[in-house]
Amino acid sequence: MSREKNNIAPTLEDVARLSGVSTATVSRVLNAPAKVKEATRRKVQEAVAALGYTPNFGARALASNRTDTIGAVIPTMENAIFAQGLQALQEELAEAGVTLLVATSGYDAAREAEQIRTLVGRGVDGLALIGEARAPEVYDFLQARGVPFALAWHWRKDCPWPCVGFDNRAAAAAMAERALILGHRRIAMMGGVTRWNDRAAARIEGVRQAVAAAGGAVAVAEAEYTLEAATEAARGLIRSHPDATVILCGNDVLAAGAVRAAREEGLSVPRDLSIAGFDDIELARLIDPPLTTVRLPHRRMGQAIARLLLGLREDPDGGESVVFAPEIIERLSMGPPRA
Amino acid sequence: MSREKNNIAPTLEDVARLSGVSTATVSRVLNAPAKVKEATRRKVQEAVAALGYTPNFGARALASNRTDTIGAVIPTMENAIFAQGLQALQEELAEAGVTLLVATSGYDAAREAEQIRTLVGRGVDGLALIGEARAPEVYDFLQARGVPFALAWHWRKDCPWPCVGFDNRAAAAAMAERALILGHRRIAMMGGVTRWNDRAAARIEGVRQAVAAAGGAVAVAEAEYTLEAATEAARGLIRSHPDATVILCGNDVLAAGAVRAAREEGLSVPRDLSIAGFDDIELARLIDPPLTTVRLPHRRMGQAIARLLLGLREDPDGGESVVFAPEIIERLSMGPPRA
DNA sequence: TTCCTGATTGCAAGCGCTTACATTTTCAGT
DNA sequence: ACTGAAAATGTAAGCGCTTGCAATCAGGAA
Repeated sequence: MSREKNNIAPTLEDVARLSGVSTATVSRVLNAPAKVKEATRRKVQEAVAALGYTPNFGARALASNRTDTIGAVIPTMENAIFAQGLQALQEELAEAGVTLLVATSGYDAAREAEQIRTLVGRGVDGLALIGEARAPEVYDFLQARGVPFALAWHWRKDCPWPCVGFDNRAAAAAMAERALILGHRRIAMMGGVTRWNDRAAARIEGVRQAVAAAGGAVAVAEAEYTLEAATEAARGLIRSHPDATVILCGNDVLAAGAVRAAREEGLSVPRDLSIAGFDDIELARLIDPPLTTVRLPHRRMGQAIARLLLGLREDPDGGESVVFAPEIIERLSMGPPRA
Repeated sequence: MSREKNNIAPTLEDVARLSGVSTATVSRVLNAPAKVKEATRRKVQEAVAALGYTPNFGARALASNRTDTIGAVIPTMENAIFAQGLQALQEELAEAGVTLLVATSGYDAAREAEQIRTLVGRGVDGLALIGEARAPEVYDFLQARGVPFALAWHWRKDCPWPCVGFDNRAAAAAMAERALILGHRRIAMMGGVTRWNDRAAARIEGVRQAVAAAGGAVAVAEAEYTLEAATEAARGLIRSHPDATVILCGNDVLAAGAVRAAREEGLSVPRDLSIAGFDDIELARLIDPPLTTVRLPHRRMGQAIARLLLGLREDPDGGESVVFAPEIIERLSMGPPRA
């Protein structure tokens, strides 16, 4: 089976010749059909079909300075929430004839910056970025290049950039308040690694503030978003703070690790130790005990990002941030502290 | 159209002017540094850095007829195994300076064909497709366009296309044999929806054959890959086949649904009913009981796909398929049938 | 019928980069 | 110091498409 490149791909000119019009006209029927007389249009369309013509992407991009492509740089697709959001983003873009260029940073700032450069070099019409924490040069670069972008999974008052997300701090604070209401006073928090991850940092900060407002303090640990790291970090937290009655976690995977660690330490959840997650991924309701957690409409956020970015394409200044409200889902992993 | 960019990106010519060489030389230091004298190269690189130059993608694609872009059309990123594989694929590609264009089909053949056309129109240098089942016209189209592609998550003897994956049929058969060895005779199978999904079909077929070889027959149900659908389908299966002692599932989410349904029907897993999954996603070891399942190296498959596709770029005929061996992970959800 | 106007269509100049081919340097060998 | 071949660099012709502007056409008004 020989698979040599078929170099005779038809060009605009071939279509023009076959239909007896100029290339300009063919281009018009392709991009602005209304500007072409009905009869001509039909003729051209027939030629296009007959030749199986598809516009050359590079040429189109070069000439029109447009790619109908939008880029997204996320930490990793292995985190279910990003996978879900990205999926929705992609679907919504496809609807508009735009395709998605994906890159991942692995929660690494330098790699993220590099990927952003790559995508911008690819001529994306817009860029979806996660969170706000990144070097100022990156923002300078984006502005200098005039590439529209929006921050996702993040929102804060007075953020200078268009955001589509939610207030991580407030959401975490809400969960902490819930714990306080249940009677917890010795509260621990296991968050994600905060370096270059403002969402993780905001969640920890939210818990801290809420607890501080009630006159308490919280023991904090950070862990990477893997089950193993979470289990270990939770074990450390449990041992160093045996009096804690609840561990609030930065996401559901961390919470799953915490549950596991609690088990291993001979604690019953939530009787001896309450645990709360964040994100409400599928896992949350499937483990035992099912996790009390914070739910966010990840799919809807993905769609909103798509619409925002699509809009920014027409009007680079019209980016309206959109905020989503978190919802606390109460399941069985968090209860009142032991009497 | 008044769509002017705020700031013009620097061009090759700007770099050439600043470094006092011709555009050809600049192009060379970018694409074939070895052909340029050390001193000149350094000068040019400095200019590149000073200007923050990034090559214009469209122009490069047009002139060189290459895009350094590879496309992937997967059913959905919400399935953890695809997310994982895609992540690995993307990382490996990024390593080679290639970026990933992503599209999803939602397990729909027509949408898949459409997405394939779109990506090919985008000028991808290669395409990763999932499974083999698709209309012949799609393959014709791909060949006519001379776009290299590879089939992922799939492998069978004598497959006419390069594959990177595993033998779904054999893997499922292995699990069925394991069940037979444990003493199960009344075996049920809950697979994914088989229409246009040859992996799901192969898994069912594998179980069927293995059981048939042992002189038995298997009750089969299909369900979409969601917890709800799985729970419901499993419930139906349990009720219509109350004598079944094991349900082999087409993936772990289905298995999680089966476990849930068993619970609701008052059955203990695995005492009254054994359940096995497939894929070994994180979920598998976190639910109760942890799932006996089939593990595959999804990340390694993603990398292998990347390398295959990258290689196909140089030598369109050199695509060597690569097969991976499934591994049965025995956990607690499957045991001997009740005596 | 002739003229005028808006609707159509054609012309041709790029868009920024790669690359075959031409020209200039460099430098080992004599 | 001179010669010739290899190495380095420059020249310029596109790649296929979009689009501002000019040219042409259709059809009603005069």
